Amino acid sequence: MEKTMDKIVALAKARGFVYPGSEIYGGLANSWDYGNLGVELKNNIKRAWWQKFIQEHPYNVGIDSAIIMNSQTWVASGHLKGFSDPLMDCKECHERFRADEIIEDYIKKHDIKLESSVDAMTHDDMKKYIDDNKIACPTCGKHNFTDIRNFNLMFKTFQGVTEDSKNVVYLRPETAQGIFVNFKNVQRTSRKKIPFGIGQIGKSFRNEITPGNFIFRTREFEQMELEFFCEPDTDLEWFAYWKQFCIDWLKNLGLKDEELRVRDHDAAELSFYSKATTDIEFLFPFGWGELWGIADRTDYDLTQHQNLSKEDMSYYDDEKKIRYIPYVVEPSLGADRVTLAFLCSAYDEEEIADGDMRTVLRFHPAIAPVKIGILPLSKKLAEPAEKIYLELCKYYNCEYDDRGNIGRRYRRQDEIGTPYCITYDFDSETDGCVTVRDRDTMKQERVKIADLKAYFENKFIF
RNA sequence: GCGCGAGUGGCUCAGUGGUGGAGUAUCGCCUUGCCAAGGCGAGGGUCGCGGGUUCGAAUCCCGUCUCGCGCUCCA
Repeated sequence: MEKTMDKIVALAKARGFVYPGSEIYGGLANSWDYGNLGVELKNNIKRAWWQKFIQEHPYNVGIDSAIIMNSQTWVASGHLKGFSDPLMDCKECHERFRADEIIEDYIKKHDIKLESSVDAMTHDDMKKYIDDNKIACPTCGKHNFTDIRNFNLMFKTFQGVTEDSKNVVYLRPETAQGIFVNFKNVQRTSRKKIPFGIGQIGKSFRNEITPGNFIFRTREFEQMELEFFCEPDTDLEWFAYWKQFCIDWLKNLGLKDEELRVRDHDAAELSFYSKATTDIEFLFPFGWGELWGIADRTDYDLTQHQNLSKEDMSYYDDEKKIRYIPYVVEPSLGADRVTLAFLCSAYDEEEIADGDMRTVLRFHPAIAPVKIGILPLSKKLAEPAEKIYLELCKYYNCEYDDRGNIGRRYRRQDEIGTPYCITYDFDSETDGCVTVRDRDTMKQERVKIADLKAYFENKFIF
C-alpha cells in the first residue's frame, strides 16, 4: 500500500476531517478548517493530552491565558527582536538572503572587526555597509540587491479603534509566555510546591514565510504546552522524565516505533534560551517532521520577566530554606501536526477478499471521532435501531446510518475510523441482541441490547 | 517576493471555435438483507474573474485573482 499525502488530504476533505479554509472565496493560502469529524478527532487528542498531562498528573495544573498580551511580554521573551529578520533579494538571481547574515559572513571571511555588532545596525546601516563594501551575492557573485525589508514573524494588530502605534499588540507566537507571566498567580492559587507544571492548550500565530504540507505547518496553529518548574540542577533529570513521558503518550495512543524517532539538538542548533532540546519526530509521507519539542529553558524566561517587570519571580522552598528562580522544562506539542500524525499513522488500505479493497483509519478507540456506528440491517428496523442510538449517544459519540446497503455502510464507518459497528437485525426483535463488529479484527459478537452500555464501558480509555 | 505548475458539478477528469459531458459521490423510490449489489429517477456547473478577437469563446489573445510545489524563514 502506498500512503501518500494526496490520498490523505483527499480523504480528509471528502469525509469531513479537514477542508481548505475560506474555500468559497477561492481559499486562503495554508489555512485549513476542521470539519465535523476533524473537530472530534482533534478534540479527542487534546482531551487525551489534558487527561495525561494535567488531570491524571499529580504535579500539574492547567490554565488558559489570553492570546493578546501586553507587548512588553514579547520584549522580555526576545520575540520582538528575534522574530524579526532583515531580508533582501538579489535582483540578478532572485535568491533571498538575510542582510545580517551576509554581513556576518563577510566580516568573518575578511577578519574585520566592527565598531558595533551587526545586531545593533539599522536596516539603513546594513544596506550602506553592504553597498560600501560591494559585498557580493553568495549565489551569483553579483552586487545588485533590493532594499532590506523587515519580516516580523509575529502577527501585528491594533488594540482600540485608532491605528495608533501606541496600541500595537501582537498575536502570541507561543502559549508559553502566558504561563510564565502567570507563574506567581498559579503557584499561589494552586498551592503547588516545586516541582510542578502548568499546562495550556491554545492557538498561536507565526507569520512563517514558508508554511506547507497540509496542516503540518500553518500560520495559525494550536499548541499543547507544559511548562514544568523545578529546582535548578534538577532540570536534566526532569528533562529525561518528560521526554519519556511524551514518547509513552504517543505510543499508548497508537503511534508505532518505526514511525517515531528522537533527535537531540547539537550545540549549534540550540536556541539561545535553551540548554538542551530534543525533538520527537514522526515519519510523515513527506518525511520526518517534528511533533514535540522538549526544551530545557533554564531560568531564562522567568529571569527576563523579572528583570523587565520588576516583579519577583523567585520561589522560596520552605523545607530546604532556599530561594531561587525555578528552572523550566518545556514539552511543547503541535496539536495540528500531531492530529495529522495520527491521521497518517491510522491510514490503511486493506484487501479483505480477492481484490476487494477497503480504506481503514485505524485510530486508537480513544481518539476515533465516531466510537460506534449503529446500522439497522434493513430500513424496516430503523425504529428500534434509532432507540439504541439515542441511548448510546449519551455516553459516546455515535453515528446512525440506514442509507444504502449494509456493506456500504460498514465501509463508510471503516473509512472514518469507527472502531465498532452495531447491527440491529431481524433476530434482534426476538432475542434482544445485536451484532457488534470490530473494525480491526472484523469479528462479530452478539451482545444483549441491555448490556451495550456496560460492554463499551472500558473500550475507549487508554 | 521570485520561479514553475494548475483552475470545467462535492471528487476524478473528458471536451481545443458551433446548444457543456462522463464516471463517482449525494438524495428519493423499488428490490435485497451482514461487508462498496441491481433497477428507475432527481438535484447540482454564468467552464476562477475581467477585457479583447469573432456571426459565435470553456476552447484563441491580453490582463488579473486564487491555489499548489520549490527557495529564503521556522525565535
